[in-house]
Amino acid sequence: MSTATSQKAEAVLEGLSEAQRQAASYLDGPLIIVAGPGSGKTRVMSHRMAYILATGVPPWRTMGVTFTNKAAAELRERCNILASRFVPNAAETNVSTFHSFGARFLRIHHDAAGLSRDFTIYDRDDQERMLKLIISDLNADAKVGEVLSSIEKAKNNNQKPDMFASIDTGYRHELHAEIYGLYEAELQKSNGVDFDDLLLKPYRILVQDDHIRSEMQDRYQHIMVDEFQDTNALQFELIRVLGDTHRNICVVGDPDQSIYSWRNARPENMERLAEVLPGCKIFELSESYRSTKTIISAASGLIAHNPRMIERVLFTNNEQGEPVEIGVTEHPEHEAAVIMDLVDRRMRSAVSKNGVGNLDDVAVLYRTNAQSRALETECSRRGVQYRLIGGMRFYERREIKDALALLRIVVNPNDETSLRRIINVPPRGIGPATLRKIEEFSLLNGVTLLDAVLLASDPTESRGLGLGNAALRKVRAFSDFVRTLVLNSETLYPNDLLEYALKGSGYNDWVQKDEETRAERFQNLEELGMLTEQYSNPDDRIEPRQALSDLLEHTALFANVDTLDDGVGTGSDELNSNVDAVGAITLITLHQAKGLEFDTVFIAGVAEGLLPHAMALNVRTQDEYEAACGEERRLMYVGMTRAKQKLHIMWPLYTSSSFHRRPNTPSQFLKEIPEEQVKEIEYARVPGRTPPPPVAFSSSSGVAVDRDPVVPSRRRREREKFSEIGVDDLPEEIRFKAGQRVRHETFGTGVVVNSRPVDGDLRVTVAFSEAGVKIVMASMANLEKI
DNA sequence: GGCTTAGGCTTTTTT
DNA sequence: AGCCTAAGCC
Repeated sequence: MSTATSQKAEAVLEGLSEAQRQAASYLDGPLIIVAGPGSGKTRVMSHRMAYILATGVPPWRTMGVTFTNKAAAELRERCNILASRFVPNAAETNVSTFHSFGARFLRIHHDAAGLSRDFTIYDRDDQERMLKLIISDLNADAKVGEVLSSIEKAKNNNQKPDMFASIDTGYRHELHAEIYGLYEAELQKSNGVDFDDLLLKPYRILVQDDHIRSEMQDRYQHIMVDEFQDTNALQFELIRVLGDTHRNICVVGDPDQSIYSWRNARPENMERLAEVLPGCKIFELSESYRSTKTIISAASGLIAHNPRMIERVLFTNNEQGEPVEIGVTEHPEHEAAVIMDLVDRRMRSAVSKNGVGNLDDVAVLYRTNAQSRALETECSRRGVQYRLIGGMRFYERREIKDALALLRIVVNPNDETSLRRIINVPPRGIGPATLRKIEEFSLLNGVTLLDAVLLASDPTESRGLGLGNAALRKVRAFSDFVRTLVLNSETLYPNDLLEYALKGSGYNDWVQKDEETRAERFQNLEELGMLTEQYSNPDDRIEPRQALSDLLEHTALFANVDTLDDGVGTGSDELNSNVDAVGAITLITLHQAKGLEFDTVFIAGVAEGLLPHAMALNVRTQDEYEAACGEERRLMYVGMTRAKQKLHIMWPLYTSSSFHRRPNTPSQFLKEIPEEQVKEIEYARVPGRTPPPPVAFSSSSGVAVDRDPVVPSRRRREREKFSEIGVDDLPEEIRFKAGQRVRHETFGTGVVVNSRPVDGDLRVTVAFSEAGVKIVMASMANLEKI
């Protein structure tokens, strides 16, 4: 490096801590950056990318990979801001998500993948539709979700159907393998790919095609990957291959924040990279610039219960801060009310201190999307602005998918899934029987389903379809519409084409029919219309058809977190809020909250069965149980470390307020948080605890005033839970000992092999004769003694 | 043959 | 709330 160059490079590193600077400026081979929560991960990545450019590496020879479009945009922009002083074309770095990288790769090398350029990207809903059809054609007894996860697993391990079939035997496995094969054939026929294909097909091409591989390997001098703990086997291999020439692979992540193993992520990938790439350097960023000492200690105490390959200690020089509050409430609705009261109080105190309270600084985190309902209702009731992340994602809404399906059949005439989706939506008299005849014709004559439909417009040829007069008339009307739609696509830009499609198909009129839903559906279609405007500027000198393809690619690859900053701001429109604040409170799942931070964080519903979630713990072996529980614990850890100033953890005594309610037990994770960092507050009377704490109520929901809780000491309660309560102390109906024969509704009969009391409940391990070994909670499982 | 309606069932997390 | 099925109606 020349002196001038090295001065530029040094300037780019300004403002980094010593540890950050070392990680950002190490360019001598592979490195792993283990970055704890709030340690400046994004900062280090963007500075490092800028540093690479400042040393003279051309932007097009760098590559940055993230999981979300939002993270990609942030990395690109921050790097550009830092480097543009020295490098004029700093914005030309290749920063993208795994999936958009794959899509771009396949658009270029579509021939090698056996696709045409206009292939369709199928999302989960499309996949499910295809599989449903295949399963019902086979008359097979298979669950769509289970087949899908088999297929995903196979693809993530680079197994084609025959390979997948050979790795295991058993009825179910063979059936899944067969369906997988048919599914692949269907994709091929449809000129379509699924999300996994966006990685798998490029990987296979790279492995097989020496020319393409060496071209790419030579090109990418530096590769950086974000959130590496969430990569799967395929993504690991893809990165390894791409970086094999220059070996400048830099991965950033935190094994403690790995929360996607259900999506086949391999948290051990971080450590494994060091084995695969000899001489790999490991940097640790252990100082948190985000949270208070209290929050860091609390979170560290929790995560210490997980077995870890490398011990890590997170620390901070921030202030001590307030204790973590564990709040006990009556039921989820009460929990929501208490949370809103606490938010209200915090906003008011912010107003008195700095003159303004900002709801943007507050988030409520929860395990399942369904939990947002109680919170939404409470926000609406009080007129508090909120921002709901996730739930039903925009591009997954029915009317949006229908509208896009109309456009998709124009771009890709082989896209049967989209054609089936809208051939009789709105109802136009083309029912199952008519559709079957069209299908038969298409199979018999080797033409696409769409071509068979379009035949109906031809007076003579249409007889071949074998339809009655009435049915033919209806298909012909649809066919005529599709023909004009396709013709119009040559000249109309996406905005006008969409409008034509919605009008001409009768979709607009149909949407108006349902009084309940029309306002929302219409609004969503309007929003889609706005998006199409961005792809409809003739000045961009992009042909209408190309613009349409670009639009569809965008809708396929854009996820929901990406729109986080767009202020979805639902809630009531009037600002009659009794909260003195601006902005909007964020409601978000723990998974989606990763990477975000807020001054004040509430984690709601921290009860056994919800966090850890019962479904996650429904596994066969003890080892699997430990692994699943570990992942749920990491989820809790991610949630806790989102908080900068104040963390509230809430759990409701009952599962709901209705008469179906069942008692909850607090999450096992609560007692793993060191008690020095915790203050417990009872907003509801806890049965069995005496005396009931005197509670002072605020106006709306009964929030207790701040005071130290009058409850038995934590140590005493733990002693009660663990040493003094044995199986024999439990109520008869949930008392199961080893050897007891039981019957379960779905698992059938089995024998108890082990049982352990957990918080007034019993964790029972049962070996079922049909279903294998299951671990269940006695109060939930409804086991019958036999 | 196709459409509408009612009732039962289920809902972990998502690039 | 949305999907599926069954039943009754046009």
